[in-house]
Parts: sequence; C-alpha cells; structure tokens
Amino acid sequence: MNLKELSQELGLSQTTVSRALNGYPEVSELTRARVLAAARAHNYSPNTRAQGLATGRSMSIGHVIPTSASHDMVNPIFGDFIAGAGETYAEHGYEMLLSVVSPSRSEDSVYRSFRARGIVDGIVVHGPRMSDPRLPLLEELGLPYVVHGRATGHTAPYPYVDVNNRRAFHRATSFLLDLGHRRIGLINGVEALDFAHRRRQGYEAALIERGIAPDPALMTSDDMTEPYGHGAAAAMLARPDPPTAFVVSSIISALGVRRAIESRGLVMGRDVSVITHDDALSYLKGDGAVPVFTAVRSSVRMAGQRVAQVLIDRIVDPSAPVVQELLEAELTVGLSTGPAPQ
Amino acid sequence: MNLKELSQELGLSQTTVSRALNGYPEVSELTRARVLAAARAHNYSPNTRAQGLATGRSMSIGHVIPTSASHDMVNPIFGDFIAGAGETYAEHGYEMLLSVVSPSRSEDSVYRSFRARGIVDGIVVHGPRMSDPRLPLLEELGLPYVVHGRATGHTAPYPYVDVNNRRAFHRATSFLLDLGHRRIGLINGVEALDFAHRRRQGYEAALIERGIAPDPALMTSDDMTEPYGHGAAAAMLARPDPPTAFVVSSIISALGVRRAIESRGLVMGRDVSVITHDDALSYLKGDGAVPVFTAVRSSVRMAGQRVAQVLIDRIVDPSAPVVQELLEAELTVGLSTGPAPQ
DNA sequence: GTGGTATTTGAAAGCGCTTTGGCTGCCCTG
DNA sequence: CAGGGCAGCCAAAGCGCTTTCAAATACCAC
Repeated sequence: MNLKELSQELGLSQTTVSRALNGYPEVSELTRARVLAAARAHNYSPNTRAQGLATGRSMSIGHVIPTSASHDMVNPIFGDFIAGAGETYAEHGYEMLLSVVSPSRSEDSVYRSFRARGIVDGIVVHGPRMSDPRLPLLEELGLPYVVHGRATGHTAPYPYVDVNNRRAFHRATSFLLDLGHRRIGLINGVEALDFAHRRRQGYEAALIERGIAPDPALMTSDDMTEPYGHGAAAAMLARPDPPTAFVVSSIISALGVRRAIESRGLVMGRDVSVITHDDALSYLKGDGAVPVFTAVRSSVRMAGQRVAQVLIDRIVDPSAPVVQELLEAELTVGLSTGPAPQ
Repeated sequence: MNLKELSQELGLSQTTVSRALNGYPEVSELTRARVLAAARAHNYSPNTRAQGLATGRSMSIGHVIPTSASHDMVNPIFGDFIAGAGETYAEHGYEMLLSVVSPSRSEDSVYRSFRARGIVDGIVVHGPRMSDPRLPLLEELGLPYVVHGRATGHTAPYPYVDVNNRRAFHRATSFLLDLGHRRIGLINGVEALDFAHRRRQGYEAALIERGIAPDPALMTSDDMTEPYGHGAAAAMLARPDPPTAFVVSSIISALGVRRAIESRGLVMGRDVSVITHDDALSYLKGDGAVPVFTAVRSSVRMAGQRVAQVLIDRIVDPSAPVVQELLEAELTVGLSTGPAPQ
C-alpha cells in the first residue's frame, strides 16, 4: 500500500492525505480522522526512502564503531551504550545505522561517504582520541555530531556528553589515600583515548595533593581486557615494593586484577584494595546485596540516551547553543576496599 | 555533487554516467574510464535514498535487538556478533540498521514497519525462542531473514547459522564425567531461548548415557549475568550434597561461579571443576598462556560473519536452497577442571 | 449582493537515481 | 550499394513521497 493507492481509496488527493498524516493544520479534522483510520486499517507507513528523498532528511543516525587496532576488540560497553541510544532514537522516530570499521580502513572515508550518500542526519563520535581528527572533518562536512567523551586539543567548542572522569578518578584515588594506602597502582585504558588521559590526571592530582609522587612503575595503559588486568596487576604485585591498592579503569580488567591478587594467595579488600570504574553494564550489575567492587559508577546506558537526545536536538535546531554535558560518577563502597595493611 | 551535475560536467547524459558507474556493458571503455575518474575526483557517491527509490532495494540489513525482559539486559555477545556481521556487510556494500526494542513494545510491529517502509532488504533474527513467532511473521511479510540460532518447533525449513549446542554440552558434560565427577551442576541461560534448551538436552543426554539421572536441584536457568552465576553456584554448593563440577552456559556467569567457589574457601580446578561455554568475546579472550577456564568455544564473531553472508546470498538469490549451517565448538582444556575429589 | 478573508483541497513539480525504449552512426555482408 | 546488426549514447518515465502554488468553497461584514 502506497500513498497513491491510499488516496485513491479515500477519494482524496495525495497532497491531502500526506498532510493529514503529517499533522499539517490545513486539513479538516473530519478528513484527518478518516485518513488516519484508513492508514491504520491498511497498515500504511510511508516509504522511508521516498520520504527521505523528498525531505532531504534520512531520519537515521550513524554510529561508526572502530575496533581496537591492538586487539581487534569491540568495546564491551558498546552494547549498553547502543541500547540507551536506541531507546531515545525509537522515541523520536530515528533509526540507528552502524558501521563497523576495521583499523585498516580509514574512518575518514566512512564519514565522507555518509555525507555524499546522504545516508544519515547526524553522527555519534565514539572513543574520541586526543586532538581527534574526526571533529574538524565533521565540521568541514557540515554533518551534525555529538561526541561521547571529549577530545582534548580540539579548540573550537563542540557538543559532547561525557563522564567527569578526572573528578571520578580523583575521588577514587583520594578514597584509597584516606584508607591509608600510599602505593597505589593505576590500571588504565589506552591513554591515546581521551577518557584514559583524564583519568590519569585525576589519579595523579590526588596523589600529588597528598605529597606523593606518581610512580611510573605503578601506571599501565592498554586495551581493557580481563587478561590485561591480570597481567598488569600480577607484574606490579611481584615487585619488591608492591602496591597495596589499585585504581582500575574498567570492571572487566578489575576482574583480572582480582584474579592476580588471589593467585598470590592474597585477599582482595584485606591485603590489597581495588577500586574500579564501573559503567553499570547490564550483564555485570550487582544483585542488590553489597557490591563486590568498590567503584565510581556511571551508567553508560544513560550516557547513550543523553548523547542521542543531544544529537537529535542539534539536528532539529542546528543554531541552538552547543551542549556540553558532564555526568558525575557516584562512589559506591563494596567489599574490595579496606584500610591499608600495616 | 549529484549525478546531474556530474554528467553535465562530463558532457554526457545521466544515463550513460549511471551505466558507467554501475558497470553496465553498453558503455565504451574510454567513456567509463573518464566517468570513473571524474567521479573519484569530485568524491561523488550516489545518493542512497534516490538509488533505493529507483531500484527498490535499500542495501541495508535490519537487526532487532530485544533487551531481556527480566533484567533489561543487553546480551554481552552482541558487540562481537555485530562486529563480525558488520565486516561482511561492509565488504558487500550493505549497511546495518539496528533497532533496540524494549520488551514492552511488540517486536511484530517493528518488522511490519520495516516491511511497509521498505527500509531493509533483510533481517537477522536474534535470540530465537522455542516456536518463535517471528519466523512465520517474516515468511508472511516476505522479508528475507536468517536466524542466529535455531527455533525448535518451527516446522518449515528456514535458514540459520547456529552452534551445535547440543553436541558441545554433551561433550563438556562427558569430559567432566570422564574426570570422575558424578554430581554436576548446570548453570544455564533462559530456557525459553532455544540455545539454552539444546544445551540442557546435551547435558542430560550425557548424564543418562552414564546411568546418572539428572537432578532438578542441580539445574538452573536465567539471564546469564555474573551475579546469577554466583548466586546459583553458591546455592548449589551450600546443599548437603553439593556438586563437584559445573557446566556453565556463559563465561560471564562462569566468573560468578568461580567467585562462589572461592568464597567458600574452595579452589576451582581442584575442589570444584568448571567448564563453560565460551563465545570467544574479544574483551575476555586469553593472552596465549593456558586459559583459565576449560571451555567449549565457538567464536560469536565468526558466527556474525556467517549469518551476514548467508543472508546476503539469500537476498541476492531468493530461490537458492535454504542454508542451514552448524558451527562446531572446540574443547579447550584450561585450569578450571580436574579429577573429581575422592 | 459584493468584496474580502479563511478554510480545504488538488495539480504538478521536484527530490536523485535507474531503466526502458529509442536513436544515431558505423561496420559488415551479400 | 542496400540492408541488417551492433556499439554507444540519450530523452524521458518512473520510483513514492513532500511541498508550492493555485483554485474552490464557505463565511462574514458591509
């Protein structure tokens, strides 16, 4: 069933039917009701491509998913972020277009192609790096975008939604310091990524405020897998002057850290403390009791919702002021932290 | 730059330019070369919507992602599956359209709407349930689809790509039986989902073959989160006649099982054995050394690639015979299994 | 009754592409 | 040299919608 057939059946012009369906005022309420009833009865939905051609809008949002070069890894937070964004898109009638791009292929060409083919109305920038080259490109292309995270080094104002990573890690580190820990390891993500860079800043600032010099031997940075957490923590614990606590950038890696602690016969929360960032992933979330890990938590799903909303607003009204939104992480005390051993 | 402008610049008709770009034979090689060069120079890509309108194809594939009703959970395998499928789509010029649908909204309407709006050329069915109602619906709508998994109870032949879950769990259970275990717990996924149903069949068949009656007290089924694994295993271990081994349906839950074992002061692999299904998730994958978990492993990323390929083939040639593909899981022995304690 | 203002409706153009059906030369054959 | 076949190109229709512009009808005050 297309518009032509529907309008013939109703004895109206396509114009009127189209207007009735799209809520234009210059249609009598009686006619509108008839049209809507007929549309429902015939299960009519306008052909998206034709609609897009006529309006110039595509009603879909592009997400470009880079897989990590080093591990060919898909970020585990991805599913939850998408779920959040998807909910918001659905509410507003947008579709979500995903492009997985391997490290070999230039991301540039993906964006240029999106633009040339007019396939999306906007873009969500994932995993921003320092001075990320995508932002100037998207500006040049005139493609509306919102960054999930921030891109230190990009000078012009740009729209983003981010967790206050610096503050979260400052707080996490201070929490350990308050418990008496002095040697605190940092198991961080890849520091070319902006969020990891900021987390380190928060960590270092907290140490320095207490007169402790950050020790490069206690800081590592890599893709946040479980084995990475295990390997990095095991190496630090094997040192002559091992840390008594860890700040970890991902709960997935924290699982590995915990494994490293226990395989040395130590007890997490008593001998070695761990505090982690927690993205509130749905498949790891606690069950109501005291959580295992002490964590600074910020729901990545909610971040997805916010990013989507900000982007849609921007598409609808490009002249609106640039939105920059910081989500604060909350500190939840679990079983993985305790006073520093004597 | 659109086709009209490009053709004017070349002094050719739109027809000829279009044909040259799409590889039609009735264009001289000289002309074709000129056209291709000009297109490249101007960074021309045909407008996807217009192309779609004209051809009736949309060159995109729909994925409908249901979030679990009980936990509002996004399946953690999702990211890796998507990555695999996305690679294949990219190779063939298809885009991936994602629809996240909350349990409240009927999935039916999503498919009907996809069909009416002509927004996708095909559908990947995720998380098939027993006698899944989506298959008859998609048949009725005439929308090409491929199932990731199987839908027991659907009688007509339908295309799918699945892991041989029954055999994998039969093998896993037999492996434990060979090690002397007699009380073996099953920590399974939601058994309304087809894969979990099959896994239980494999588990039970292996037990029965050795003359052991499956004990309902040792079988649980739920969303495969980490806390679920912990809770289920802890409950079984607290019984007067605890199991000496577990078969677990997901490595995420296996992490919880391990936690339950250790918090009783037991050692995994010595006091209690664990064998898990492993989807080879990129962010959990081992680091080359002996893996922690003994597992039956099958890469969900590869499954994504295969599903995508089968679907594309089906779209291109709907009359081709229905493809049904079973991937075999491989057994990898890790540190989590050992002989049954006396 | 008339001119003016709303209120509803419709015809047709246009979005950017593909594809049908022709048209024009040119070469070849008999 | 007439006629057929073919390679190479083009004009125009059509995909299903939105939207501009115009027209028709109804209503109102004077």
